[in-house]
Amino acid sequence: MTGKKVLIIDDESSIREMIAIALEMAGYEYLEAENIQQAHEIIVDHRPDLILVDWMMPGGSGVELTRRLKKDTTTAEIPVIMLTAKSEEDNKIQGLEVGADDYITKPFSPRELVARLKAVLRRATPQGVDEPIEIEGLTLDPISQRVTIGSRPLDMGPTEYRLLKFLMTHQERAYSRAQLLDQVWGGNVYVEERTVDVHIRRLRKAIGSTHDFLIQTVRGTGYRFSAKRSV
Amino acid sequence: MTGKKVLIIDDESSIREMIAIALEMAGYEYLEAENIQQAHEIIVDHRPDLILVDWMMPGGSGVELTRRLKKDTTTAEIPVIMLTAKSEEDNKIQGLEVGADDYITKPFSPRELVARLKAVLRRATPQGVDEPIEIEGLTLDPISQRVTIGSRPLDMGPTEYRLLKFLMTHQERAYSRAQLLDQVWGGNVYVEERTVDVHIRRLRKAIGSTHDFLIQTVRGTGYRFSAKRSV
DNA sequence: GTATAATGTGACAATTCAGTTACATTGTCA
DNA sequence: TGACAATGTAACTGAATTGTCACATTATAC
Repeated sequence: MTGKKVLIIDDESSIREMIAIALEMAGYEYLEAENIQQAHEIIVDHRPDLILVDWMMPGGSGVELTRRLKKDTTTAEIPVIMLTAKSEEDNKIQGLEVGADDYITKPFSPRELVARLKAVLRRATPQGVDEPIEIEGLTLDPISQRVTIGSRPLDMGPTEYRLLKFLMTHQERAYSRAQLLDQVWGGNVYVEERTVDVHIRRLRKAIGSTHDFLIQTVRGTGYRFSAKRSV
Repeated sequence: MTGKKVLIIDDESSIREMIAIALEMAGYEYLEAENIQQAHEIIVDHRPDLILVDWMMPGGSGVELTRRLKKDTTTAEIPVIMLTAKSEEDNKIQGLEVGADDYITKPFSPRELVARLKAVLRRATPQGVDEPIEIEGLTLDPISQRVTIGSRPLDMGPTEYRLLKFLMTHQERAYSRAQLLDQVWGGNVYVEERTVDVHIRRLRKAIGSTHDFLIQTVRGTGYRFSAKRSV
């Protein structure tokens, strides 16, 4: 699951259907609109992460919609992919001119659709350029996605990395297991609270005895990252 | 026929026409774009060997275009010549600062154009002016487009070369498969993410077991080039 | 000190992810 | 045109990761 919501705007339900299936298989959520009015409502209500809109639509063309979206600062950032039955260059250019981010000519394969969609989303969300965090010689570098002590890289799994990153960016603060599950595992996963303990254990192991004092148990509550040694 | 493709970017069709004739007589192929959007498309689709771009363009200046091209490793090597109506020194400097390879002031003779163009292509053909990159005995030389360990040249395909070049110029940085596709394959291609894995594999094979530790897997994310061995 | 609750720890099975190979397709060069 | 290299993809294999449990250990209240 990517958690990305895609709005499909097309008056032909068969096409929406086809696209919906492709999206579902690729792990995207989707919303459907069969006309421009409906589309506007959905955009306001659900704020999709990407919009697929047909070139030809009753009650206003996809071009018009795109133009309006791109003018409005609250929606300008939502990437738009245009669909068209014709492969006319003119349309393409016009579409791109009003700010569409990509353009697909029908007929297209589900695969192509998903690929383009991925490419557009990729471009749309440039990931932040975080600074490394260094505490007591323990360095976590989000750029290289690596944790080092001195120059020695530590070996740990992705979950331990995320857990450590969260704790280090919120040091001197105690978190319950539930909070950690929320923040590190993500909202709606069902995982036992004790699982956190196990990952804390793995994390401490990965960090080693010289620095594992940084990850402290807060009895009755959860855990805390702190540079202050307990007495 | 030189087989070189030149992209002309100008909003005035009369100027494009004039340049096109000059290029044709000199035995170059040419492509035309009348705005920035179109230019981007063509660059991605056709990968011209040289770009002629007008300083003043509707929908984004030629400077912006150049800056963007030069930032992107997949297009950075394409030489750019700027055209301008004015002979202001300021423009020239700004143009060259963002990475333009040459600069022609209008009005210019077809002959002058072709002469400059030849000069730039001559300089540029041994791709870019980059310095060789050497890490842990592994050397990538952009001039000869060759990778060596010590004095032994390694055998690898173009994609592996580009991949390695990208990773080496951005060492100590983890990239997702999606990002690598973007950077190495170029934005609009639609290719499976797992394809990256296969090319990584070919790259590691080409590099050999003595140095393949440099190309590291970042589980759950992608890959990283790093001189730091993980324990 | 003892009972009890909370946390630490190692082992496991399932699952996910990356490595690897084989193959089909495309592009290139002679 | 035919040979060959390069590329992308699917399928299989193997390894790392993950969540959970059972049991050990530690802390706390009385």
